[in-house]
Amino acid sequence: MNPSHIKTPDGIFTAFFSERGLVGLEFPRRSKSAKKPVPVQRDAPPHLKEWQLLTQAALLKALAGQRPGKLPPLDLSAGTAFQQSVWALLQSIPPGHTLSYSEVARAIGRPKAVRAVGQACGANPIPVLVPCHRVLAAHGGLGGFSGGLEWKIKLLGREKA
DNA sequence: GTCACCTTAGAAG
DNA sequence: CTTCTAAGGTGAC
Repeated sequence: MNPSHIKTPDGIFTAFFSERGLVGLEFPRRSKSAKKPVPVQRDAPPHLKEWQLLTQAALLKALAGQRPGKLPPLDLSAGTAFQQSVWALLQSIPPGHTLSYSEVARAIGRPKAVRAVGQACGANPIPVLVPCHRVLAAHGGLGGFSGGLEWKIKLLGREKA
C-alpha cells in the first residue's frame, strides 16, 4: 500500500492509498508506535498529497463530531457488494444520529441480514470517515467495536448522540 | 462442510 | 426477566 501519517488531537492515524483512492485507515497504535520503516513502496498515486490533506481535514472534523465535508475518493473495491452498500449507507448518517443494526439491514434491502451488517461494520477498512460507530444495538446498547469500544463511545459523545 | 462474528425478534420457562 | 433458537453474509479452518 502506501502508509501516510495523519496527525490529529487524538493521535497519529495511518492512512493507506491505492491509485484509486483511500483504501484504509488505522487508529493510533497506542501500545507500540514502533512499527514500520515502511517497506518499499511502489505505487505513488498522482494525487497522493492532495488526498492526504483531504483525509486529514475530514478526519479532524469527524473526530470533532462534525460532518467530514469533502472527502478524498474512497477505494472500497476490496469489499463485497453487500459490504459496500452497508458502508455507503453509513456515510449518509449525519453526526449525532444513530441506527440499529436491524435498521441498517432493512435500509439496504436485507431485513434479515442483521448479523451480516455487524460483520460488514467490523470489516470496515475506514473507521471514523465511514461511521461504523453510529450503528448501535437495538435497545440502545453499544454492541461491539473491533477498533476498541472506547473510540465508539468517545466519538458518539462528541456528536452528542 | 463447520464455526464464529460489532445482532435480533420471538417463543418458552 | 432470563434463556434459547433460528436466521444472513463472509472468511478462516
